[in-house]
Order: sequence, then structure tokens, then C-alpha cells
Amino acid sequence: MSYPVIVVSMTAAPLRKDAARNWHRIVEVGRRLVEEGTPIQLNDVARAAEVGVATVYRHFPTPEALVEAIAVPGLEAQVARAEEALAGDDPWVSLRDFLYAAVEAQITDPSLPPVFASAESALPRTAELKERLVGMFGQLLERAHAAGVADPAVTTADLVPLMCGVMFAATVHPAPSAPDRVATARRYLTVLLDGLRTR
Amino acid sequence: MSYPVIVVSMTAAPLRKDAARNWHRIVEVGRRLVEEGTPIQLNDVARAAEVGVATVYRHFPTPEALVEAIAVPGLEAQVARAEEALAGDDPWVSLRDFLYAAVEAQITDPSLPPVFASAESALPRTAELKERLVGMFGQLLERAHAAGVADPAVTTADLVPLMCGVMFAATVHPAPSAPDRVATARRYLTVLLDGLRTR
DNA sequence: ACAATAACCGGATAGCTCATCCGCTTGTGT
DNA sequence: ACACAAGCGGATGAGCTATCCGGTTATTGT
Repeated sequence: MSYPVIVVSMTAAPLRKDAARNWHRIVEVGRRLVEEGTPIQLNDVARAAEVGVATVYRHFPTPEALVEAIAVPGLEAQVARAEEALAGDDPWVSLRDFLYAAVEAQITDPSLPPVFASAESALPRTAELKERLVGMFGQLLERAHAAGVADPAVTTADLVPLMCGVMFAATVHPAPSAPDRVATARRYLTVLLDGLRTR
Repeated sequence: MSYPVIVVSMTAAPLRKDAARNWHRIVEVGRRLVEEGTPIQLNDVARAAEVGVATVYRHFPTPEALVEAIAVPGLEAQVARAEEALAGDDPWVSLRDFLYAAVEAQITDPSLPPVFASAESALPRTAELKERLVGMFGQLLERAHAAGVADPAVTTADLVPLMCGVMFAATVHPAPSAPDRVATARRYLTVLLDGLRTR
């Protein structure tokens, strides 16, 4: 998993040099742990990052907050994809392809699912990205509704839960290899899309 | 939530009188906790059941084991329903109605979802019930396949994960009231069934 | 009825994880 | 160079888990 580095203009916090260094170390370690599927324990993160425990807790009050920070590049990538999708002209194809890409991203990057599954965010940056993303989800679905190709009984508010459901279904009894998990998730999404499409 | 009492002929263990009494007390407390959504802590259960900690751990080595014991009546009820469904003559209607009932049961009885979500069982009784149930799921789906009304791309092995996905989708951002949650779950199952059905 | 004995009880306790507090250090602006 | 704010880190206590073992209770055979 690697994303293009995007420099964000920090509106609020001009972090001190050592603080920034530690922040990066912590996120680095966190990313490694998330990737290998280890459940995140903040004290362990501190040790692995060669940083005091309090430093970790200062930056990230809970493991979820750390996961959110780790998820930010992935969320940004999704936003970019959603923008591309909205630029497409076939509402159904745009929606479908975006959702396939989303599912694949969520399997590949294990920091994403928990962020979508939890209702509120610990980090403002994540909250903002999620909100934008959900908005774009909504537009994509609205377009499909307007074109009469998507079941109007399924609303914008349903889309995120349904996608979480697909992810969950594909990982409850997890397939051994990552490619298998992607394939399974795609299959389940196909079923969902079939159910979503009007005929 | 209440089920008819079904006396099971214990093949292996004729429990001593006091042991049986404690077992019931523990399960009773456990059921109450599960119903009110409190995460199960075995030491708390012991205190609430007015029983030693070791007694609880002896009967149920892990919280999951206790949950499984609590889920048994619910599982038995599902088996009964599945048998009824298999007695029906329209493959699609049987499958559909059974799945609706299953979803409703799983929302109503919070001990059920974790049992289906975890791959292996701590209690032999639960393992047996789950196995039977999955087998009947399979038959129901097979019949639908044979009648050409269900997408052959979705196999028996997919059915449980997909149902778990529906459950998850309906509870990620949980609706306040239980009836609302049931309604949501039914809606999501409708989408799944639409995607499952061949046209 | 009464041992003998096997099954069972229960709580004290050791090991472990979590998260906070506070004395000290480091970076930053003047 | 100095002052001071910002940040550091680990010792520490609170809370939870699960085991061990001395004592108790039911059961079985006579």
C-alpha cells in the first residue's frame, strides 16, 4: 500500500520539529501494524516507535484516532476517484466502477474499513474527508436515481452501511490470500449491484 | 426474547445438582447482559450470579462460550424454521421467507450474530446446531438453484457470510429503536434477494 | 443411615494492559 | 543568550483476566 504524498495546509497546528518527527514515527509504526493485521496497542506502538507512551497518547488519544490518521491518504485517494467518477457521463457505470474500486481499496488498505464503520471521527481531518466522500456517494447515487437505473428504495444513507456489509461479508470467514479476498468482495458487490439496479 | 424449553438428552455429562444450578444462574445472568447489550465480562457475571469466578470459568472458558450457550435456544428455533421451510414446495418462497425470518431473529436475539460470525465453536452443541443449520441453508439454496431461480454464482458457502453482511449493514450505525433495526435489516435483505434472484 | 470419594466451589492473587501525571528537556521567538 | 512555552518520557496506579488450591458438597455403595 502506498499513496502519493499530499501536503496539507495545516489550518490549526504548526507542530514543533521534534513533535512532527515523533508524529511521523508513530504513524509509520502504526501503518506497519495495521498492514500486518496486528491489533493496535498504544503502548506497543510507543516502544516500537522509540517514543514515550505519553507522546503517543498526546497525539492519538485512542487506537481509533491513530487508525484514522493512517487512513487519511487512502481516503484522499478515494475522494480523487469519486471526483473522476462524477466526471463520467453514464450514471450507472460511474456508480458501479466507483464502488468496485472502493471495495478493492478497502480490502487492500485495512485502515479504511474501521473508519467507515464507526459513525464519528476522532480527527477533524478524517471527519472532513468522510463527509465529502459521503456527499459524493450521494451524488453518484442521486444521478443513478434520476436516470432511473437505481432502486429508489435505497437511499444515500444506506450506501455506506451496505458497503460496510459487503466488506464484512467478504472478511467474516477470511480467505487465506489477499487476492482471494478481493475476488470474494467483488462477487458480493456484484450481488449488491444486481439488487440495487432497477429493471 | 423467550423460547420453548427443549430438554436435551445429555450424551456426555450428568451434571451434579449444585453445578446445574450454578450453570443456570450463570446463563441467566449472561442472557440478561446480552439482551441489554453489555459486553460480557466473566468476573462480573460471577458476581451477579452470586457464584465464584472459577465456577464461571469452569463452565465457560471464554465469554464466547457463554454467548454460545445463550444462543442455543435461538439456534434450535432456527433449525425448526428451516425444517418448515424445506417442507414448503416453492423453492424461492421457501428460501426468501426463511431468510427474512432469520434476519428478524438475529436482530431480536443479539446472541445469534456473534455465533454465526465466528468460524469455530467453543461448545460442541453449538457446533452441531450450526452445522445442521448450514446444511439446511445449503439445501434451501440448492433447491432454488435447481429450479433456476437463484444465481448459480452464489454458492452455499456464500450464504452465511452474505447474511452476516446484511446483519452488519443493519447495525453499523444502529437505528435507535429495535423495530427500526428490523425494518432496515429487512430492506437490506430485500436488496440481497433481488441480487440473488435470476431473471 | 453413614462413610468414602469424587466432583465441585470460591476467592485470593499474580500477570497483564491501559492511560495519566508530573518533573525534566528541547525547541522557538526576542 | 535568555525566557518560556511546548513537548517529552517513564514511573505508576487503576482495572481486568484467569489460575490455583484448600475447603465444601453431592453422590455412590454398603
